[in-house]
Amino acid sequence: MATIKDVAKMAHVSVATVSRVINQKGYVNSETKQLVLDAIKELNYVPNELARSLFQKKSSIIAVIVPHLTSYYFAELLEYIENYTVNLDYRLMVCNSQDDPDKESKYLKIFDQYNIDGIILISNTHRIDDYKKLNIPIVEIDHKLAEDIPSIQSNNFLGGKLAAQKLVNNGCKKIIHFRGPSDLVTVQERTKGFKSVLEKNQIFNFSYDLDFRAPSASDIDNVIKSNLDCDGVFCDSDYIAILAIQAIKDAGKRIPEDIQVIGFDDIEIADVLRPRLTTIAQSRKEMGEYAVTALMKLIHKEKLEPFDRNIDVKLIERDTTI
Amino acid sequence: MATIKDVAKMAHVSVATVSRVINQKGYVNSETKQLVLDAIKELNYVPNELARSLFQKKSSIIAVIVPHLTSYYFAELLEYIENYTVNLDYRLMVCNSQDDPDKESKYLKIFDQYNIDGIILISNTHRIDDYKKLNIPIVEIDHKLAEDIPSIQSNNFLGGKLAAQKLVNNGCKKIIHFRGPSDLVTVQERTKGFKSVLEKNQIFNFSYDLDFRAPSASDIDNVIKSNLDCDGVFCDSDYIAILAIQAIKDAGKRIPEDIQVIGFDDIEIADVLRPRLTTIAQSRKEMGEYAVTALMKLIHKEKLEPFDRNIDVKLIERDTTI
DNA sequence: ATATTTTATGTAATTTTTTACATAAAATGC
DNA sequence: GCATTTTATGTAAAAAATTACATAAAATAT
Repeated sequence: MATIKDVAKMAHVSVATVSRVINQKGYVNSETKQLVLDAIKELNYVPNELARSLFQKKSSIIAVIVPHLTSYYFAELLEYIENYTVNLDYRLMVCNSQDDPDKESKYLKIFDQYNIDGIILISNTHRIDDYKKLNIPIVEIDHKLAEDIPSIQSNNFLGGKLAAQKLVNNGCKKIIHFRGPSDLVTVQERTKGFKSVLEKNQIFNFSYDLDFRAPSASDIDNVIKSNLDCDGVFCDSDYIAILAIQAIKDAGKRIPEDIQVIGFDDIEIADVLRPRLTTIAQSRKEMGEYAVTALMKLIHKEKLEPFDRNIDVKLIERDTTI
Repeated sequence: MATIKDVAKMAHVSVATVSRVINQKGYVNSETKQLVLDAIKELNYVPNELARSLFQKKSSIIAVIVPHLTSYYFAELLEYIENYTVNLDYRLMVCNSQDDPDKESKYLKIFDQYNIDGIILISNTHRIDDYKKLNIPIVEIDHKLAEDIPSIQSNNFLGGKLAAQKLVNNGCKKIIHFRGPSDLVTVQERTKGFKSVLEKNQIFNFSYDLDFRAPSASDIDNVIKSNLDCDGVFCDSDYIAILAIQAIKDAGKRIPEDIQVIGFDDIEIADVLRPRLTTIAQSRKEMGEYAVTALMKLIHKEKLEPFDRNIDVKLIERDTTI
């Protein structure tokens, strides 16, 4: 591995001159510059990022904390975040908290040690004080843990409204809402939007709470079986919707003729399985890109406008609604 | 951020003594040690990993190169790799190549710059010479690019055999193999195992090649429709199997009575969708853990036995076979 | 009682890069 | 023609840690 000293020696200049060439800073004669460039090429030199990071107290690494990697929603979010991050010449440290506060703490310690430049938080483990102590720029996705931390999330309120409106327009009279954990703001917002429409139209509805990570298929089955007179189902994730569809089929009801189903997320398989799932699409692309953009603004101490961002959702009509 | 100097000052000792305490190396009086420990606690000191890495020419970071993040197989593999890596007090840099050689090259450059300690390669972009130039320990999953790079993969030959054996035992006479890209060793091995059994039993069969990332649903549809007399289908991924099942249903055939289907991978949803999918399970846990174990042995220059590792697969019988 | 080993701690070099400061030649201004 | 500015380059300190080497007191051996 060649160092800046090797380059300097080969080009018969000082390390400062080499550094000036690399960083395009300060005065350097064009002939000298060429000599340096030649030496760099000859030696296949790349500056050591650790030394650079050490000196500048930054690392060009940003960390993302996710609860897990295997659900499509997070995976795709991560895919966009990674891609956008690398485009901006930063690298990504993926931190899988597994919803385990201890594992998350372990990572928190690491951030300081590596001069991590910024954090994208998609975690459920609420250790906001620990994060603030770090003094590293943070943005959040799908959560809002503190007033002074910018957050990005879908317009969940609108999502709930769109789903309700569709079911109401299609004549549903008894609607089940298979909901995610009610302590999540995203879920609360969806519920608010959903209920607002149903209440205005005085449509009977109730909600049943499920875990996003491992929704209980048998619970869903039981709820469907004991409410065979329902005609609309709104699910807080496509995965839950897939389970609901199966429960409905098992109960001998037709989709969408007897019962209509709307999911949330628009994961890849929603368009593949039959019946193709009507759902509220969240744009992971926009969420991921805006999260990175916002974080970069914080890192460079630029003004962030708007501070919190709501990403538009869309109703994608497919085969599970009429 | 406190540094080792701050700790030294507070404990009234030299930085060398603090370093000895931290690294538990050399002599240090127990009372002095306690003073240092107290100062560390008081100042909330954590050693800067960048300075450490710079001096020791290692980083405690390992890189994983994956073609993408959104397929369940890779996501779960990554989940286990991340978990095991962090357990061993290393961090993970996730490099998403997106099957793009340029993006992969960009990452290759980074590895040297950060003194990356090791690489786990799950990429399809074959730039083996570029990797070797790096002089960083490498292990591969699902590929075998060079004799001197250890590789981990499922026993794909056995997987193919198990699937074929099952279909033959169940009386299938005409079998379609929906295959992955035939340039992958994994696919080649599966095919070999599969064919070996069918040829011995003189069962008619043919294969149709598909892309793993985006298998064409219409192609699958066409193949099924023009071979309605087939009675067994073996798919090189569960995702392909899901598409095949739909094509079969659309064609008005029953599963498993008319046509039996076996997938490969055992992804989460295979056990959720109806009919529940019979499949060859690959243990991502074992693959991931062994990959990390093997890489650690390379890093610490310990002997690796066996050099290449085949992970056992299992036939999981569910509803798509009789 | 002296020599040797063990324990204990400190000083300074080292890792690679950036940059403040120093120095001096060349170019420009009046 | 001399003062000032611009261009060009080098020296050395700094970032935060580890460690070889030096030094000396305490413990043990003979």
